[in-house]
Amino acid sequence: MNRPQRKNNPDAVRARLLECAARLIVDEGLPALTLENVAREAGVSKGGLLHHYPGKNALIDGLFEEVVDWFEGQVEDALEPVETTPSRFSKAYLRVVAAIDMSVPEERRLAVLMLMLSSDPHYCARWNQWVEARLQRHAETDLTPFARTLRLAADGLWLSDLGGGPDSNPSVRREILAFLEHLDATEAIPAGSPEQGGQ
Amino acid sequence: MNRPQRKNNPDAVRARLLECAARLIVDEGLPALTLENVAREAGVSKGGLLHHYPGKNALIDGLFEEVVDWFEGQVEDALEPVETTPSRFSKAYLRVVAAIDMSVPEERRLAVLMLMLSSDPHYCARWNQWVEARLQRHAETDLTPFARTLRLAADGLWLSDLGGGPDSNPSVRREILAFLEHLDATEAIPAGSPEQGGQ
DNA sequence: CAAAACATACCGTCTGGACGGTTTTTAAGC
DNA sequence: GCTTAAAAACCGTCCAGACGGTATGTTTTG
Repeated sequence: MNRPQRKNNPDAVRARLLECAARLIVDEGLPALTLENVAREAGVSKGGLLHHYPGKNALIDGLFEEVVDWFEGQVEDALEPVETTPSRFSKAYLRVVAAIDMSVPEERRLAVLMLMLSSDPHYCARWNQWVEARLQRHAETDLTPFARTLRLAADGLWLSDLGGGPDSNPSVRREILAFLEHLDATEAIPAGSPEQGGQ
Repeated sequence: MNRPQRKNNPDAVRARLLECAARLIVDEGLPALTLENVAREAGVSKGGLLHHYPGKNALIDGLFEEVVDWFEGQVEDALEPVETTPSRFSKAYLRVVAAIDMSVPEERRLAVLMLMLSSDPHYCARWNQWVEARLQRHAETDLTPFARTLRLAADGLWLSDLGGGPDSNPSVRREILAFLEHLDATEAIPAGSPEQGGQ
């Protein structure tokens, strides 16, 4: 309602482009991600798409960065206020992943990230870079085996979200999370002994 | 040395075809999986490849089934003899995944499975079917949250194997496994209360 | 009017697959 | 055991369609 008579709205178009690309990947698989499909779904011509993103790679790159940014924000928000909380980062990581509701388009994009990660070594490397940077920032709290296990389990959940595995069932998921939190409250966890990083 | 003078050896050719397809996917990415590439790598013509597998899908299907069969055998072998061992199946699952050495071509195929799982919903469904069948067979021991967590973590490790994430480091991995086994030896785990299956 | 935001038409390449040969292996008939 | 016919294994070529990308308009915006 800001400017109703304005016909062009490039920012909205770019957003729609990314949105549609994500939807295509998740719902119809990677091979369905063609310039023509994305353009059609977004109600633009292929030329129009190519105008905003000068190539397929640029499109995917844009998608990647958008999703990572979003995820980063989510994790940041999920961080507990007490900075010395054990496994602080990994807990937030798990919380965000576990909260994914695939019926919400916004959150569905995380599936895109997972897809890109497992299919393209390039994005995989960039993702690892991101994770390791966070890990370094939270070295005091998140280098313990328990923290790693939390993130590992989160990745497992994440993966199961992609294909609706047996662990994507909400009630099962709740049970797993409850178990993990129960573990957290137990002294069964050995004292955090951050290992010297192996490169 | 069975039949040295035999020029044709279709079974060996089929095996090489699958082998090369797997290598191509893992080393050069999914888009490198073309009929021509596979045929050339296997030392066969495209026509020859099409003779054994009447289409690309047939090739991929063959690869999928072979890998699943291999994984199934590995897990079967890793099963503890005592049938009532808690989390029996999930422990074997984790053991197999954790033992993956990406430098061994045979084991590298698991990466192929992961790739196919995350890229094609169809194979994802078939995989879920496999897992749920096993879960049903081991319902007495593997429906607990701890068992699920084990498999989730295994999936996380599996995924990290693909792109060499921070958890693919051997020493880190050992530490995680040790932690998981430590947990297993603890009474921190609530009694197994198999939830009623949700569909 | 200039630049950005689109659309249309088109091209080159690649890939899956069809098709028709050729050679090898197997099986049958004698 | 030898001949021969058929089936299986395999090759090389060609083609239709899809896809990414370019080139060239046309409209909108400032």
